Amino acid sequence: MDEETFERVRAVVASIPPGKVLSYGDVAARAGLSSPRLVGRIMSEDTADLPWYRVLRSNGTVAEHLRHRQLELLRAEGVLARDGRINMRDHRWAD
DNA sequence: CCGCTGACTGCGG
DNA sequence: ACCGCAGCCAGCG
Repeated sequence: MDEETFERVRAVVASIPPGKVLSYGDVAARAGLSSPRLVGRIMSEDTADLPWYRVLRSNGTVAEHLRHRQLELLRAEGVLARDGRINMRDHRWAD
């Protein structure tokens, strides 16, 4: 995977406003990628300087190993989870 | 080349 | 609502 793709994904994530979220698929689409998995892979490499916690699964849940931290950071921005699940209809970022 | 793995997704039962 | 499954695609052994 090339450096350009990497940077495009990072740019999309960096642009998500506070209090809003995107799914991995959303990020992939906005970055011109076909696979959401690729987004997850890129995020796992380096999340420094990124609001990584604003990216979650399309069904409103988050990856198990990040769950606690991610929900806490989102809560701080007013994105509340009910039973460990975010309501995408309310918080998904649409321009 | 093959098979397995994962910060994923949508569909069908 | 809860599985399972196929499709996804780059990396690794």
